[in-house]
Amino acid sequence: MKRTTSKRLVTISDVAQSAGVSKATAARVLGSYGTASPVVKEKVHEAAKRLGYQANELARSMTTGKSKTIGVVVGDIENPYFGQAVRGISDAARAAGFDVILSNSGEDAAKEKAAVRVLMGKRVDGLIVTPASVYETQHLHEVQRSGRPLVLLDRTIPDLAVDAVVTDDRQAAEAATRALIEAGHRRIAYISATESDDPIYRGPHQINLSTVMERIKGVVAASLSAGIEHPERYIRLGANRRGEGDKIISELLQGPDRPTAILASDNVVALEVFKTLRRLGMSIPQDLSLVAFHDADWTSVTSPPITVIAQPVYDLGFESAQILVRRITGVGDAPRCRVLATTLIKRQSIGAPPEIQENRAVFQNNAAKIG
Amino acid sequence: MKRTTSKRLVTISDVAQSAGVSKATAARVLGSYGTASPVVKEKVHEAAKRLGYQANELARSMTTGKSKTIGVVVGDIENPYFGQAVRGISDAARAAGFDVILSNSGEDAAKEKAAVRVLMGKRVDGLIVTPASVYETQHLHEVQRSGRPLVLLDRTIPDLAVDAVVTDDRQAAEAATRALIEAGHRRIAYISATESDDPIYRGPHQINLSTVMERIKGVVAASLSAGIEHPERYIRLGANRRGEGDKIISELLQGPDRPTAILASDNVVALEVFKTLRRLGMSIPQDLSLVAFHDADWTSVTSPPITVIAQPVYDLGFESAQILVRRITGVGDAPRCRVLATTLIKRQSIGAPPEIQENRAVFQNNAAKIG
DNA sequence: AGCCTATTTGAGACCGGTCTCACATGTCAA
DNA sequence: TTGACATGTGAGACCGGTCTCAAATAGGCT
Repeated sequence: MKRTTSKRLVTISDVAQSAGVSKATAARVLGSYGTASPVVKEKVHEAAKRLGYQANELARSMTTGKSKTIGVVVGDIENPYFGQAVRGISDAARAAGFDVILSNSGEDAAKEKAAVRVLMGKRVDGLIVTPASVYETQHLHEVQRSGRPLVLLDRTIPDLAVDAVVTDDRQAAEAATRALIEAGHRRIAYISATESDDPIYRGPHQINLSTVMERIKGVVAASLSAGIEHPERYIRLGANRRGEGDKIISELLQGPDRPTAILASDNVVALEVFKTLRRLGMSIPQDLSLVAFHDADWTSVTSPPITVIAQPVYDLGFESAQILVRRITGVGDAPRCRVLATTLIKRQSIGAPPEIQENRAVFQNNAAKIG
Repeated sequence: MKRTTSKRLVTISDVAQSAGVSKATAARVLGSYGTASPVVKEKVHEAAKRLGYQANELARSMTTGKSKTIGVVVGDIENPYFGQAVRGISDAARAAGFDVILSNSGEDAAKEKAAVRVLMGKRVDGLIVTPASVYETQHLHEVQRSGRPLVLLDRTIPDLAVDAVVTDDRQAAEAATRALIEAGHRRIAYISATESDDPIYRGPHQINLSTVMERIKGVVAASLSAGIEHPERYIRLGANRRGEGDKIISELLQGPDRPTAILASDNVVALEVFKTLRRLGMSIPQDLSLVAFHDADWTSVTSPPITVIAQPVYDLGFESAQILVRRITGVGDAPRCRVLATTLIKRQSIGAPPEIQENRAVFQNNAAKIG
């Protein structure tokens, strides 16, 4: 009764014996390759069913060298952004007959490296990775050198010639910034959740992620072309850790020359902005305008609903998996970087900056006096 | 240049040869089992490094029969609820040296069955499953019979004697209902996202999920003990499909004897309630009170913030993985069902029902007249 | 030195599939 | 009848590790 003899699983040989054929023949029938007469097929299938045979995919993969599995390393599964991407990946993979092994890097390059190692060890047919850093990329170069297909998701790595699927972050940031400028803002902050020791932005060397860099470029470009000087001074990093976000945001908003608008790098940051504002007794859009990356569904039910940059994140995953599958099946053209378009969804979190509202009030006041 | 000779990977034999030792010895060193002299170890490691050896985990798993991998099948990765659970699972698994293979069932029993099949084929050491149905469970029984450890996550299956980790849904539903009753509500709806052809609840046979059943029991029990008759009439199912939720909610709210409070089965449903209410021009908590399952972080920034039932979903995942690992390493005590506690977080979405507000107004009015 | 034991090492079986190749059988045309 | 060729089947090598077992070597002790 205790530990029932750890039942050895049924193998091809067992089935073959029971069906009265050779191991090779049974394997041909069950693996559906080679030829076999209808009679034999029938016998083998019958025996397999009777014995409850289930193929050992490990053994199969070992001989064929193919595992019909793709490995995925993602920054943070808990983040709905990646959740959606993973869903896209897994749908596309399933449709092509592939399974997915998922790993979490926690946006930590060392963990990512370990995860890639493990997945390569498991002989996945290909990899999809959201690289945690543009600097620590030896492991990815190794993957590339080994010849195993690799697709980068959401982020690129400049000197690594592999396929990538990303969104047009730069253009998105530019569009959002322009929208704020058109509403009259001149002091626009970009708050990013990206890892950083120093919350103040001092230059590109601090930035680990291509997306963040692109967005910063977008914000700066749009600002400069509107004649705004030193737009970088309102850029803040490292709003990821709990508590840190609140601190960064409140210091920014209570400092001299405070920004009148914030562009949040994701909806977790946007949430922090909301909470901090509530704590400071400020409101959107009267005291501050807000635009956030990622159209999480809840952003439409806040008061006011948030203007967001919608990213096709399911498609991001879906396409990357499709590309990977194509590579695995042997398409050999040069690696490309596919850029998916984002859309700015205007809701009600952008207003005129406070000083303009005041001017307007003064103007109306004056008009009233005169009138 | 075309297809570079698909580089055969470095094997133990290659390393052995290069180090001038036997395959067995190299394997001992690289697999860190058995014994080897320091000199030999050094030589082998050096050769392995020089050749860039990386173990083939497939081959390793095949001989050992252990894959150091656990398979996970969840209802919907895209749902933040499962995202958090998966994070918990993957943290606990990693800590114990296990990898995770993830599959998505889309809450479809057939897909779940296929996923379990695939994972068993890959010889995972154990499985964590959120079963999509209490009825279609043959595949899970098979897993159990095969002797491979299985842990059910979030939901139980009555006649399947395996470990499970769930939350106290019944008690949670009871507490939420009681809170609504205390606020004066007598017509309380429970709206569930669970799959169903018929949105009207007609009996337990319609229910596929233990969680849903428990919650219904909770709502009904709390209602009955407060002397509310026929509480089941406000139960609605199948609010999962897009569009369907809105239809169900608006019909419910525009029908005769409309409920004055809603208990939403998850935050997707809660979101639907919010949207529908906005469309109907109703507001929370004046026209309707709302309590939702799952403390998604955005529920605290809506206006008003939503009263929720907080579920320890990360822990749910973490514990289930821990239990699974313990089973894999061979602990043989009887399977248990662990129930994790939930907490009702009171925010501002519960108010008095409209009729009481009116009475109060009338009373105050009268009082004013008299006074 | 001589014996005994402990440690290190290598040869080869094994895991459960696939795949190559040789052989048996069947079909058909000359 | 015989040869050419297609088709079905089995024996056994192979994938890349682990693991058993026996042989070789080293070390300790009388």
